[in-house]
Amino acid sequence: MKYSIQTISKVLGIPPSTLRYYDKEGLLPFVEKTSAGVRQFKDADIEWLLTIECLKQCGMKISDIAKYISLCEKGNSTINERYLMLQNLERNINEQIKFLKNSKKRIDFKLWFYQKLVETDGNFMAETNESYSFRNDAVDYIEKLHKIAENKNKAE
Amino acid sequence: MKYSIQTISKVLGIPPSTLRYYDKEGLLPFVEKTSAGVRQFKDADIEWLLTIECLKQCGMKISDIAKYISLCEKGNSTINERYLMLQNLERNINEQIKFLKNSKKRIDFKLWFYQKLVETDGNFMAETNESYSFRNDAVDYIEKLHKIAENKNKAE
DNA sequence: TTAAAAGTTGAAGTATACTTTAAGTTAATC
DNA sequence: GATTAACTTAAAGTATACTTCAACTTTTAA
Repeated sequence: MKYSIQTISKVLGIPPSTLRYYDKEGLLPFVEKTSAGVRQFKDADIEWLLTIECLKQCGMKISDIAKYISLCEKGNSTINERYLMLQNLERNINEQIKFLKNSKKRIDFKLWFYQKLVETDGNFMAETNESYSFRNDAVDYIEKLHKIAENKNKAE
Repeated sequence: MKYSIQTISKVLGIPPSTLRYYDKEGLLPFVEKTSAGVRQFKDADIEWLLTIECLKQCGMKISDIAKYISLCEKGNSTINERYLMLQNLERNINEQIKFLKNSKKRIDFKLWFYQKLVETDGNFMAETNESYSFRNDAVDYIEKLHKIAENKNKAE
């Protein structure tokens, strides 16, 4: 089964221009072309395209995806290098998840605070030691700033 | 306590050029300036900067952060609009977390597969119905593609 | 077989988020 | 008081990931 760039575009929801761009950047070395230069996608290419979309959405740069794909093309001798790349990506994913979960709590705090403000007609004050407000984190930085200011005074 | 752009930059790890860029884009309307035009950061600004960094890292665009900050500046009458913005951001965060968690399992599958390949000296074949491999997802798309191909044949 | 539809490349254009540079002003230090 | 360090703005430049355009070729279909 062979598919045109249009068909692949519609089914996977990736614009033809993007597929051509990917090809130009070396992300699609597996896609075959007719002697006239027309791309002919095949069933097996779908798995590659899904992998590319996953890696991209996880934050991998196009140039790094190109590198990963080229390693795949080189065969089993590159498994170790590919393993390290994916391991590194996974660490990034873990960090992203951790950060997002924490941020979610902060946003939740703000949402809760806004709701309280509405309920009390603007007369609500959150406890300063409320976890996940930004104020507590700010305090740490402000301390650092005060120390810097102190040192400047000493120097004079 | 007043701090220079340098000091703030060092303590928060944001380059002065970025802080100036933020200011230009309307993210720092709260930062005061001397009559000569020199920015004078104060303790209270830290909380704002932390909020900005959080929103940015959660995927909010600079222009949207500017809009949010400007709503904050307008006072309590804009709480509803701010609430909706943060609620929307939270939905995005939830989607991101969901996607990343799923992707993590896929990457894990690939890592496991690479390990098996190394252990078996390249003679390992994963079960096709292994969850979180990309092959299973690909099958769904390939089915769609086959249906499209069928319809084309019918039309001839 | 011929016109329209779809494909191709290469180059330029767009969006986003900065960074760098240039030219000048202000603040701090000797 | 002068030199230097730090600050300012405006504009141009960079990186990334595409999209759009122009000019042309190939395929498809009447």
